[in-house]
Amino acid sequence: MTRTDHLDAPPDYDPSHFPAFAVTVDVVILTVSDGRLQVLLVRRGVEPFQGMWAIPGGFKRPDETLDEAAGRELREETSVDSTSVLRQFGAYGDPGRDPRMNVVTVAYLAVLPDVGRVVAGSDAASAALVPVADVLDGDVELAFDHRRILGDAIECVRLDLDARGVATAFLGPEFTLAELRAVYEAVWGMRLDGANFRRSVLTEDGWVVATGRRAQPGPAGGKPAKLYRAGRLWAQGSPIRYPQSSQRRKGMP
Amino acid sequence: MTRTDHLDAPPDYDPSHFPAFAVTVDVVILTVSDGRLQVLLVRRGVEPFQGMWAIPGGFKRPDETLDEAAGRELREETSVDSTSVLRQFGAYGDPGRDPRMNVVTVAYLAVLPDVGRVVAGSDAASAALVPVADVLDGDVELAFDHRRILGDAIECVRLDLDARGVATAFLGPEFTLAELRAVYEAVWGMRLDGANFRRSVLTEDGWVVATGRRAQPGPAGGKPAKLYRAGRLWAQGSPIRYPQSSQRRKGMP
DNA sequence: ACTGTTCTGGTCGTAGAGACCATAACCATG
DNA sequence: CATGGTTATGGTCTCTACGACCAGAACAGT
Repeated sequence: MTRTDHLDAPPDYDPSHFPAFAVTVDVVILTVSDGRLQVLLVRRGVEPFQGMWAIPGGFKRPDETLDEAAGRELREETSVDSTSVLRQFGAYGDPGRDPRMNVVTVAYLAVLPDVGRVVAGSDAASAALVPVADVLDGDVELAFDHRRILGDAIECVRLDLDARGVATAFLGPEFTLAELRAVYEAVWGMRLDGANFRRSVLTEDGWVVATGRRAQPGPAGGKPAKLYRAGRLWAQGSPIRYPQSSQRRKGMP
Repeated sequence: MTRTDHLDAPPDYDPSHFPAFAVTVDVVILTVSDGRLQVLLVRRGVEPFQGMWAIPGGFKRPDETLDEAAGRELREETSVDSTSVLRQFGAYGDPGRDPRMNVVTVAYLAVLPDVGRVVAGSDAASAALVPVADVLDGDVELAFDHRRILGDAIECVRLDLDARGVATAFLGPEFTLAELRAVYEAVWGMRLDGANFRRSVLTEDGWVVATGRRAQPGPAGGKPAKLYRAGRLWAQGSPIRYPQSSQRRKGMP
């Protein structure tokens, strides 16, 4: 293994003499709670940007893959131990994005039904769920270029909801159709008709399979909904397609 | 700026003591030629994997962004100087993917109408366009983990053709509808009906605008096609959606 | 029993996609 | 010049999918 120690003017293509970077992994942890899309943020305990909100992350180790590093960070921050929900969506390496040194970060997206206990990592003072709208509107400022990273993550999950079967990742093993619909509504920011949603999901079997059990009705009463679990077809996409822009929908704010 | 020189057992979260990586940028350059999707590959002139086909790339410099590094690599390899066609789609950092050292590479996708003169970079012996199918079928072997990277690139451009307006990037400023249709057919690997394609593109104006001129007919004759140029709507998506899997199409091989 | 809420099944109309045909425009031959 | 081959272009037809909307069913609370 060859390493360099110090070089400011890297010559081209000399494998024994290359610019050194730190590589970090940041994990955008999303969940739908209270009908809104929320992100797990940590309050930084060390400089730089001490005391500011940031996306959890850390250095990649030479003996682990990027996916493994992301899984490790997710495990450190939450009580979730699953690498299957992680999806890489971008890398960021602008000069000066970290005032200390040259850092290239690889950003991951984790979609979880429930964050469980949130744990502040070793470099974080505290951790909390924050509505994404508050960050994108500017009410909450983030450290580094993390606001841009979060913006890209949201766009990524919006597209994934259309092209990949990421909707069930927001939910537990059993869910009602209303809960599933709430995921689409929270991520896409629009209301969907319950009856039509139901039909789109149920017509072809393979998306959801009834489990026979029923859920507890909400505090406002109502007929208890059937419980379903995810079928095999979610690996290939989503039964609900994002409405094309030309669609005009009536009576929906 | 703080840098490390040598460390094999990195302690966590000590900003003055982090594992050092080399960061490279690889550019998957795609074009549609001869009705097939093709990729620009270089034959490596240096070890490791000397003499083997590879995706062009090089080291990122500390004073440039990742996008700029990708644009520089594209400029070195082709006669194209445009950063707008570049799109980042993945990062790869498995241990041992480069036998020399710890390398994290950020992969970019470049979709071009015409590669122009292909130029072998300083670490490459030669460069050539290779049909993508030949690589994915295993007829052509690639260095490093570049086959996996190319596979991800193809999946990315297939999705982009559905969700983003990347189709016109394969074409020059003026094109016929048959050429535009050939892009979809080459990337998606299916045949589309010419008349229906035409209607989908022309019904809403904003996708293509007629330029009044006509193209030269092909060697087999035929009515010369009208020439169009791309409209504004391509920034938001594509007028042709990828057919959902349930669609059954008749009479098309 | 009454009310309010949610779930659940249904109808209706329209927009769109695919299949298919007919014609126009051009080139290459004879 | 006629004729056939090839491609572009325009049109029609059918069937499906989706959105809008309605009505009843099944519960919880008062």
